[in-house]
Amino acid sequence: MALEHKKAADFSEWYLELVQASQLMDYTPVQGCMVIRERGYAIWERVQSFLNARMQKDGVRNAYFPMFIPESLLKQEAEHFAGFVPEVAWVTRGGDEELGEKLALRPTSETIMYTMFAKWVSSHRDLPLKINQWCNIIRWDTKALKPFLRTREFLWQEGHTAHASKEEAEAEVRRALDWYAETAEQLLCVPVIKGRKSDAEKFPGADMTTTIEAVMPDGKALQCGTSHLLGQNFAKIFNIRFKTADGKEDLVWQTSWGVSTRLIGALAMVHGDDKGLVLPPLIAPLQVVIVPIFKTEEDKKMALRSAEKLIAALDAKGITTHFDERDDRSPGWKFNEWELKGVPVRVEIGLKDLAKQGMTIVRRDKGEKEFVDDAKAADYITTQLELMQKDMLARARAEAQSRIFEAKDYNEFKQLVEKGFVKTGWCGDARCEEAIKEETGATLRAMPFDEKAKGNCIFCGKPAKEATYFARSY
RNA sequence: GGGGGGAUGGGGUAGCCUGGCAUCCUGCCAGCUUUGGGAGCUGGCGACCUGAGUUCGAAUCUCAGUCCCCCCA
Repeated sequence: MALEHKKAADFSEWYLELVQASQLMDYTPVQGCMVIRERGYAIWERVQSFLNARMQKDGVRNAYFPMFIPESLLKQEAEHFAGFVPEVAWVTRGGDEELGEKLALRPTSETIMYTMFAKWVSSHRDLPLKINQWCNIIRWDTKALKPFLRTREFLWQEGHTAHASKEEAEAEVRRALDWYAETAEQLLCVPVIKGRKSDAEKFPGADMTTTIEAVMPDGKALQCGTSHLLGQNFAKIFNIRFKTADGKEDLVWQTSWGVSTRLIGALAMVHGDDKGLVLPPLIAPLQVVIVPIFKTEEDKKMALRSAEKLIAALDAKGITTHFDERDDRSPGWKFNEWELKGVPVRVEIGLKDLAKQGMTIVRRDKGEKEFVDDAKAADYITTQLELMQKDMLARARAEAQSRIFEAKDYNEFKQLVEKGFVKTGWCGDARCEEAIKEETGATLRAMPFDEKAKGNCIFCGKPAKEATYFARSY
């Protein structure tokens, strides 16, 4: 059975119903905060393993810093502070006592971490220093709250590195962004555009911000991860110095980068359909569900015997399975439930299948039933899981591409940007960018790497200096 | 930042204008029965967002608050 709301007709309502009905999240009595339920959290844990593996290989180590940041620390970098202060939540009391100094609930951890970096770095031998933390973040947004996409508290990882040279730091920025693009595309099957942010959109306190941006089904942009070159801005203020090999003193070059539980929202939006979630096999906490169809206990036992061989074979390949033997639910009920939850492959084993020494196998993304012999089932499923992962990315890529437009002139731009991304030239003047935002609500999402500017600025008509994507965003 | 809509058992709803036993669907529990696309019968459980006010009496009217959703900037 389908969800009440249709994806094509009522996207926003559909999304809200989807994430609740599929049990990714639930609301709480706390404004702007939600529960990430077991099904949603398991997805987050898969993201964590995927990224941890890549970070560890690069020498990044996990640590944990306090969530309270004294006001004086947060204030040290003026641009950074100004950028975050409108959405900082403060602790002003402890028990009965007013605090002498307010404590921010971390909106990001640069200042607290770099205070410590200054203490830990003194020689070129201490570099590079690469630390990551998985934690919660508080940003007191008042509008446009939406599960996973924007909540006052969310989970993320923030990587922070310090290097001896600018080149090294730049390489780290790009490396982290590549991990994020891999996470989005290879793990979640969500295609992204990689590029730089404009000065207006960059991280407060950074020299440069890089981003991955995804096209949502309603044409809006979703920023799925960012990686910043901080230059020596924070090093100057927090006094992070080191002795070089030839005895001189220098400031470190820094980077910071993060992805959040927002990725789960992107996943749900991009792949969900009118029946519920569709999870790519690599991210699905449960990959194969087996539904026995039985009239008697004997039938069920026979189905189970047939399933056991399959389960063992899939288990050996690291594929997760569940045998749904509940007898208070009809098969049809179970089909609907597992479809809602997005399990990639469903196997049906009933008397008809047993009679033919086989089973019926259905991919969640296709919905077509295939009869497969017992002997071939495990291999068939393994192959289909791999195919499904590829198909889902390809399909999502084609769909995203269909929402990326090019505009001949500003009039056309204004119309197209209602429907999706618009790829266009920009003169580089912040005033044009600001005017476009004022008039259309669209922001400069990214200046893609490896693409040369061509033509003229869509707004002022002067020669374009940058190739850009504009879009309305979440 | 501005505008609009809403909150009634676990979920979805009717009732509100015109104050008087809270409706229906679903769910949950027990039993029987049933299982190839959300099965049936019987019995049971379970709710008016919070606080103040008006009133003999408030889900309904008034005020304040909390939370949710949508649209515009």
